Amino acid sequence: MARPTAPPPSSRDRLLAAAREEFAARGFDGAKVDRIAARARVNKAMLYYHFQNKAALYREILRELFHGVAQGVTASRQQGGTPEDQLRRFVETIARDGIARPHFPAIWLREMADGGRHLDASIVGEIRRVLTVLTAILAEGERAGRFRPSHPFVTHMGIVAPLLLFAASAPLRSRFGRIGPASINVPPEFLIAHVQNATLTALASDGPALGRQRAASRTRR
Amino acid sequence: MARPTAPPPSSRDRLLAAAREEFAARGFDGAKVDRIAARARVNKAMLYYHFQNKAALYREILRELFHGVAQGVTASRQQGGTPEDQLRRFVETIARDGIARPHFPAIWLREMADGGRHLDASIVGEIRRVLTVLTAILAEGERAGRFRPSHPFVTHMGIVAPLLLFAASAPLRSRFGRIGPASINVPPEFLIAHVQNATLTALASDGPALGRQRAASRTRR
DNA sequence: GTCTATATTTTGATAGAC
DNA sequence: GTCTATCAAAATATAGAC
Repeated sequence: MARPTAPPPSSRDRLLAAAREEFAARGFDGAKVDRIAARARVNKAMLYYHFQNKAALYREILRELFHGVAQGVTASRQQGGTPEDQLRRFVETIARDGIARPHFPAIWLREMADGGRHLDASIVGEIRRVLTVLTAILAEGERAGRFRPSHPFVTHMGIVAPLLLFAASAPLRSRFGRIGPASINVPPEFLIAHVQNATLTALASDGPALGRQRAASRTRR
Repeated sequence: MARPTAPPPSSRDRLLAAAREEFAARGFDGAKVDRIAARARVNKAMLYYHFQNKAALYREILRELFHGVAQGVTASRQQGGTPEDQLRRFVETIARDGIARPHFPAIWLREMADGGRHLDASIVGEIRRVLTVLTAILAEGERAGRFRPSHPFVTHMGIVAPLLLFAASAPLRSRFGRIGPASINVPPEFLIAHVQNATLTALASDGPALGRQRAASRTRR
């Protein structure tokens, strides 16, 4: 299938891989160029030969990650199907092209916490593409009378946030021990199915009206 | 109501407030003790007089934040009511005692991305308390036949993650511009109500069975 | 409790030979 | 493309006077 002999990864590729790990584990400020070079088994000066500086290397990684997700959801929508099908595939694609890449969740969360400090216009554009695809799916569902009117960004949060935080919380979960009778272990497919179902249920045209219910009691402890 | 003359904030309190801002905005490694001291209008040496070091100061802030949330949800449950009421209040309390504190979302997200590197046993205990309360609410609802069986941690993610990420994404949202016909502006109460309704709908005993539906197509672009 | 001055280490980045 | 040696700035932390 693939070429008989895969070329050994170039020093540039090794640097990118090492940088992904380091930035995901420690964040931009916590990541050290010395450690990245060491992980990549590459001389530090090589890092500055291939990339302008630490920030440029980081942006390169961000671009690559978000571009992958944007490509994925765009391609996924082109497969067509009912709005429900499209939405299920949207969730699955986010999970597979985003969450499943081992370093994506941590990096994404850090960027959100940073207010997108390192996201240049081209990267913001990739994120926008993802939102645009979801908006189109929701609009199609509404036109067909199968989805109730919804706010795309709120729906987007309902999908992406649990997937993201769940993936990132893995190391922490192991420190909780057993809470109730339930095991703390959840297979990823279970979570994906849950997000798919919860999203579609909330979008279903029947059910309790959104915003009908007050945002709970105002009484305070 | 309160004391006639509020005592001026001590240098220790000013340091804590400044540290909250700095750690939220830049993360542990990005935060600089010089900047914290400057923001607090306190000499840097004072920081080391009040706190053992940078890490200890950070843990102090984490403890305070998570303790507030744990206290809040515990008190909220003691108000009783139907399982549905309790769950709505749980969501509202997370939003008010966690998300609404201006620096909490960023700090929480960063800790998740860090794998909880800075969370000591006492802080993990506070987070556990929150999970335990939710688990109890869900169990009570199940016993009463009003909630379907669910996984507490998955439900927890469905509640906390959207609130958290939505709050943290505010600076980024403003860079998206208009996506579809919908405005990107969402009042917080709307999001809270959405999370309450989505959670309860997913827990309702009827509706599409959880896990029944396959995790979508395996076909790939 | 508060401040000045300073020690010590770490870190991002480059010059220049091969 | 690769490596050695090194600089300059930044950053954590402390000593010690008041």
